Amino acid sequence: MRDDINSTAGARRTPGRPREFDEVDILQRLVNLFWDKGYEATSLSDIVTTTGLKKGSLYSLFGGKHDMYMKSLAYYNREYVQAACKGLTNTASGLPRERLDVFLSSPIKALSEDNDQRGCFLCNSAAEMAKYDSEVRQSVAKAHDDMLRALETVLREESSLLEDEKISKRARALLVTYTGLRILARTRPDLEILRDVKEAALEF
Amino acid sequence: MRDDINSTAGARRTPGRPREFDEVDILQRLVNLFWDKGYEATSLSDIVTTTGLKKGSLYSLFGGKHDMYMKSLAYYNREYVQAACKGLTNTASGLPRERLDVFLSSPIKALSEDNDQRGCFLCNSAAEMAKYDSEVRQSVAKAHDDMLRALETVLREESSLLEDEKISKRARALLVTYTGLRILARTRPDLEILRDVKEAALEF
DNA sequence: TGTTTAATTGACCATTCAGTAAAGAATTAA
DNA sequence: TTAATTCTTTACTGAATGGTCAATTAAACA
Repeated sequence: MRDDINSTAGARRTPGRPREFDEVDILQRLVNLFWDKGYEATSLSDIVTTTGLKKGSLYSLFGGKHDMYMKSLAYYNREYVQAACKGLTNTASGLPRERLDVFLSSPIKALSEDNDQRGCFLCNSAAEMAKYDSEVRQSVAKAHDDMLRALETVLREESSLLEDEKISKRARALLVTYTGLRILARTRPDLEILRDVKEAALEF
Repeated sequence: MRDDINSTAGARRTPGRPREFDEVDILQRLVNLFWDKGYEATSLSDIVTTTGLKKGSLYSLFGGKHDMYMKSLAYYNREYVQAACKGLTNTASGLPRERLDVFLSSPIKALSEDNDQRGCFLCNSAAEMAKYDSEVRQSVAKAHDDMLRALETVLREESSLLEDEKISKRARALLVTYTGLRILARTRPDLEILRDVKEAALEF
């Protein structure tokens, strides 16, 4: 298992046969697979097919199926979840209320614009894996905390007089609503329902 | 030890060797298994172990693993979901607001009183199976519709002047919140968070 | 009694599962 | 050229998977 990518620009390459693939590209394919089908329903041969790598390469790269999953989840949290948090807290991208709207609209947007019915990898992982997999549970908890902090930041910005307790309560309600929306999007891609819920949630 | 359902005195028995188990009991064990671990993570040998039946009996009773799952889900919807709907619409069991409170408290109650971290079988099934299993999708949709109708009934009772559109919107928001609560209970059994969300949702 | 119907059982099946080991190929460095 | 390094490929493993089947057992019925 190598922990290094053929490193920083310009410098000499590592000895040995060079990789014929891009590690990040492989990781993205892995994310998309697990995101779509979950852990148990994804087989090694699915992985071999969609990555184009053979088992040997995969195992030397990642370790095992569970490691592949954990690294996919970490990638998702690093890229997607952090982007959502940035979108919430970035004061340059609109009024607080508008940013909350964008956040809660992302499940709807994914469905309507990208025809993406996978929901949220984090939410799916929470539902499928967290109960019996402490590594997953930890990863999910960390992402949830990041999201809660981002939500609290916007909410405090929106109504600066509100007590911390109220802020925290509303943030938690929004996180749960978001999760519910994502699960429902995966189950029943009914835009009307999702829009109704989003609007109701913004009234909190 | 063995409770033969055909053994009531005077009643006609079917010919052939009598069953040594109670079919409902087996179904309940199946529900509990799938509820806890989901479809993919539950193996036939898990099922053999927790039901006490051998494969042959199981297959002649249910058909196959997928049939076992579908019948478990149907049982859950018939028993648990309908009970929740009844609890919502039964005017004898409290004020509308109180009944909504009971409904949204059920995820919290399961966790705090029964130490039950399985969430909701319906929600778990929605998350794991609905996307690629049309039978499951249909079953989940039917249960969701029942729940929405029950929620609309209470909400209309609570505020009889409200337009239908608002009622429907609030019902949908409550269903999504309920789903989110159940997923979170499975992921992160934090009573404080769940209580916050419940209270926020009742303010809708 | 024997026949019929049905439940139980255990042996068996092919397939798939995640994972491994080793040979072969491609590159760098000496 | 040679050695060292590392990626790729193939063949393989043992275990577990979901599923089948026929023999056996136990009751009802005539």
